[in-house]
Amino acid sequence: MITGLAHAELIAVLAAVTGDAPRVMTVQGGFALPSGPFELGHRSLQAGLREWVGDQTGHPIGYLEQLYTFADRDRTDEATGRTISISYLGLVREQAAPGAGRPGWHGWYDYFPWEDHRQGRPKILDGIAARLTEWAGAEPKRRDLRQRRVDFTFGLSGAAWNEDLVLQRYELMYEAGLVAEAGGAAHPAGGRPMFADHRRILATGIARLRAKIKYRPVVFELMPENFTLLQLQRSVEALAGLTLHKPNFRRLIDQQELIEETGETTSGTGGRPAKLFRYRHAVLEERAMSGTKLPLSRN
Amino acid sequence: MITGLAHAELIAVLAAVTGDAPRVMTVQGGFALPSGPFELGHRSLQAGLREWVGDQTGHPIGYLEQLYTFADRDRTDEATGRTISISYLGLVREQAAPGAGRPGWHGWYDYFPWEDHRQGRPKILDGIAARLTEWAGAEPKRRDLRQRRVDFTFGLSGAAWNEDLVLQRYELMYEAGLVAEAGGAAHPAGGRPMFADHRRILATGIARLRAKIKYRPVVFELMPENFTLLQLQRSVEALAGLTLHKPNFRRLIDQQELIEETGETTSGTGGRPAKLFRYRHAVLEERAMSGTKLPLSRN
DNA sequence: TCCTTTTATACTCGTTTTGAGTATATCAGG
DNA sequence: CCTGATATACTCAAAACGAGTATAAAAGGA
Repeated sequence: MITGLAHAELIAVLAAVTGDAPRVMTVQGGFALPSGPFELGHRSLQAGLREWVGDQTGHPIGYLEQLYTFADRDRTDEATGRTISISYLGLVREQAAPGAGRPGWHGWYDYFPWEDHRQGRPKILDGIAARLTEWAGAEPKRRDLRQRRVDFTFGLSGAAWNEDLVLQRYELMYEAGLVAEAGGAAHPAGGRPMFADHRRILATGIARLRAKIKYRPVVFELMPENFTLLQLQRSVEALAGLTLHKPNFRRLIDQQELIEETGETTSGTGGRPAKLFRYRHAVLEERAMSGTKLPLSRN
Repeated sequence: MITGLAHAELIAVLAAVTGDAPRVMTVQGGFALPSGPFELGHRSLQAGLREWVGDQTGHPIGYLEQLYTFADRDRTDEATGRTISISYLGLVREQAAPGAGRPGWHGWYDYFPWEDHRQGRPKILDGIAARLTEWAGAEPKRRDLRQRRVDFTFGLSGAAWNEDLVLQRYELMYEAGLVAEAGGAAHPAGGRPMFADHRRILATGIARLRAKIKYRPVVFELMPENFTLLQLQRSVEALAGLTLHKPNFRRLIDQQELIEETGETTSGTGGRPAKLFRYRHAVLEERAMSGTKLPLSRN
């Protein structure tokens, strides 16, 4: 008896930042994430993905990490059998875009307009909150539990907005029938839909990246070789969907000693010329920088 | 042409804590992690795993999270084709052990003796450090880079020991030929070996768990219903392989308001009776507790 | 030329959070 | 009624963090 036979498919969330717009690579005019079968010739999953993304888009991927593997029953196809989808998050420096395949880059926030809080709380959230509260109340028995979940996830009733909960928010909206992808969603509440569960995978990628920039120096994978501190801050803000306190951001950056001055300045942006910096790759290849959060005892 | 056809296999790292010993469930007398094919009948990967672990061991799994998916070429079998292995981390409350299948629980530190720093730095590390330095020097060109990596990963030359780098340490030892699983490892430096890459998967699980206990209340999945603060501390210490500062540990715990007194006390351990506590599940189902580490600006 | 706007960069200050240590309470058992 | 063992409660200084202010250096128009 042969059990466990299945098709393997790779799906990529490739992220980049242009100015202050975070972007994701798409195919089919923004309707799907790039994906393809896992070929037998590939050395490993990671290598397989690197290869075909390189071929298809001409973009070399700097950082690549596995996101999640799905094999839900609704991914089963009559003809080809069960499909296992392995998703990856890749970070790309955008300037390296050759004219070739002209992959379609789209702004994150086209798909998740409620996630961008840089201009303050998006108005779209009012409608969403109302619909979710309605949904919570629809089942009297679970009402309180649901409402607490809504409040926490969307930062309502005094709770603070938590930018990391991208996936939880999307899933909650899915459950409540507020996204077009959900079968019975009568009145989708906003955000451009995608093929199958691709928007869910994108949400997973964004959530992972938002969490990661806080304890790992991954932003630099998205920056050009030389950059100003403000550019760096704008990139982080773009990813997090939040505005940061400038003096404190700079203090944070230089106490980590991750960057160094190039010695040059740029007069590009109108005001006083800004110093250019570069990331100190070589020196701290491994450096986790994450400290412990446990109350250690010396010993 | 059919591409991407493969076998799917599930591998589980099931962790538990007995007193102050962290343990993992094994088969074949401690030589392998439990694993099995992903059957077509399963609703999803998660459900599939839950089902057969429940059947095979009688242990209900509290918390379950995906670890990593592998499909390296060396996992290919002539007869059955390529194998994709999807690994999971599961947390189990140990007391729920029925006599049935009698699964084999083994201490983590049998496999990774260098990871337990509760009694101070293990002596075995001296030998390992010497062998790694030797390995670093073996290639003059890359020597400095390698030595820096060794120092950082193992906390040498003034660097602090970082308990999260379990996987990095194992991989470094693998590269240097210090573990029995590596093909040409002439003189393994310690730690019980496992089948194929199972010890590597275990290292991945331990690393994930050590990182997670710092920002998510997962320890409670390993604790009995009622417990004392010292028991809780001992469990965290067992997982982290470190000793903690008692007063500060308690302060940390109660400022998070994750537990509440049961009202009872235990006089089990010889000294003054300790209050019993329980985890406040219901109340804070979702609560991420992770704050932001970005320097926000109010807005 | 000089004033305004814009951006860069440098400090200050009070609050909170950490790391580390000390003191007191309450039991079991000889 | 001591002694040993554990539980629990405070204290205190250093570091990190959130928020705000001040000064420097350019561009551009009145």
